[in-house]
Amino acid sequence: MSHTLGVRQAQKQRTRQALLDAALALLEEQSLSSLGLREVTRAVGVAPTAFYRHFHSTADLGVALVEEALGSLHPMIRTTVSPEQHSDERIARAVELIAGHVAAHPAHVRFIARERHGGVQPVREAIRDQLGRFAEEVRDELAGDPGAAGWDDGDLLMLAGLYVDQMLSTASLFLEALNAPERERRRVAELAARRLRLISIGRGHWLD
Amino acid sequence: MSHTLGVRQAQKQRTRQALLDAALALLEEQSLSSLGLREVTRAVGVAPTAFYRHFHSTADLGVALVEEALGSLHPMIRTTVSPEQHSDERIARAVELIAGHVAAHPAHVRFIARERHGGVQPVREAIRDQLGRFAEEVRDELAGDPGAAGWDDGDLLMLAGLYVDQMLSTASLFLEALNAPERERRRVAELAARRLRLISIGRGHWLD
DNA sequence: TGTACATCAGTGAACGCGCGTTCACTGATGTAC
DNA sequence: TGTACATCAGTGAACGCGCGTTCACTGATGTAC
Repeated sequence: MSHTLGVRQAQKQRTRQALLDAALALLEEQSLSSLGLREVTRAVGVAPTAFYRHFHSTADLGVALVEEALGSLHPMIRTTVSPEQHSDERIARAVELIAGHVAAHPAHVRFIARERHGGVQPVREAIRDQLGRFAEEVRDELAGDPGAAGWDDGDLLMLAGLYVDQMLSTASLFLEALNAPERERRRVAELAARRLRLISIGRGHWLD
Repeated sequence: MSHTLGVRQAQKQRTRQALLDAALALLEEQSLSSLGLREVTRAVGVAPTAFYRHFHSTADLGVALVEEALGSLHPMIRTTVSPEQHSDERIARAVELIAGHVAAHPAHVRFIARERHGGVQPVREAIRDQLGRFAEEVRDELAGDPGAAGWDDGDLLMLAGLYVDQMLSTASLFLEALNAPERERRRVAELAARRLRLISIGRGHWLD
């Protein structure tokens, strides 16, 4: 009862995960479109042919990585968007949340930033779909805010998209500053906070 | 007097440009990190070894493409940022300018969007440097605006960066819609205009 | 202007190497009775 | 519980292919006199 998977299935999943992990590590220094199947299996320590038991191609593996990477972002997204009116503490907390996520999952963040406009179509589409879903979630969150009275759906989705873009842009800046001195990371946090503040202000006067 | 270049130099430049053009075309469907030197020379119709007369590597070629691509963006950037107060016509004109640039230079826009976070470090750095210079130019433009009285330099640079990001984000959306029905491109233009409007509003009330 | 030599963009053969994919296989795990 | 058979994740050899880089070369262009 405690495990529904047999030994065989469990081992298969472990190998699959090892392939995903190895690929993600290799993708820190190259793009998916140049990632070789043999590179990945070599890093894991299995025969090249074992790859085909799990993925049709590296593009297919990339799509799986999108699910993994953006699944880990899911819990973060709702918190970033303030459920109440603009407030500097809320913005600071959202920025810290992004910084923390980047520090915890740098390879995932790099992968999404890199492949969002990368050379592998199915992966670009998977990312676009997921980010679109994020934007819809943010829009729904925003719609519940009393400040959103009088906003039409297009306005809400525009603002939601702006927040999602801002989140990614900020994450990417934190990523670049990951191995830089603390001062640099504070500079990024300050910049991101100012941007969110400006957006909040625009939001507050949208219907003036 | 009319030509300072000899026949030999002129021919060399023509080959160099042919390599850049061929590479740019090939990069529509892959990333720079997977672009092969032989692919490029084959497309041009020269021997693989001819490549070395012009570039050390495909990364080196990529850096040259950054100069070319962002050089063509230069004239656009100052116009995007309104020298006067927010006005819907100005925003509409800026969005049209972006749309026109994407239609005129789609491969350059794709290249920048793709390689900005791509797998080739020197190219990422070249793009970051150029975009940083753009942001400084925009800041200088903004600083001349009477509405910028009371803004500190950090605020101005934050806003400038927001505009540059917005410009790239909008260009990327237009690129995706390039072969879609006109209706889709109008939707993108409408979205971009709303975003710029929100930023303008935030800008107008920044010091409230 | 004509001649003799220097330069150098582009050539083409050759190299060793790693790639993706195929195939028949092995042996541990799973299942039926 | 024990046995006989089925499944299937991972193997390892083999393949043809395109890659980046080297090297000595060619022949048109440039230069000195």
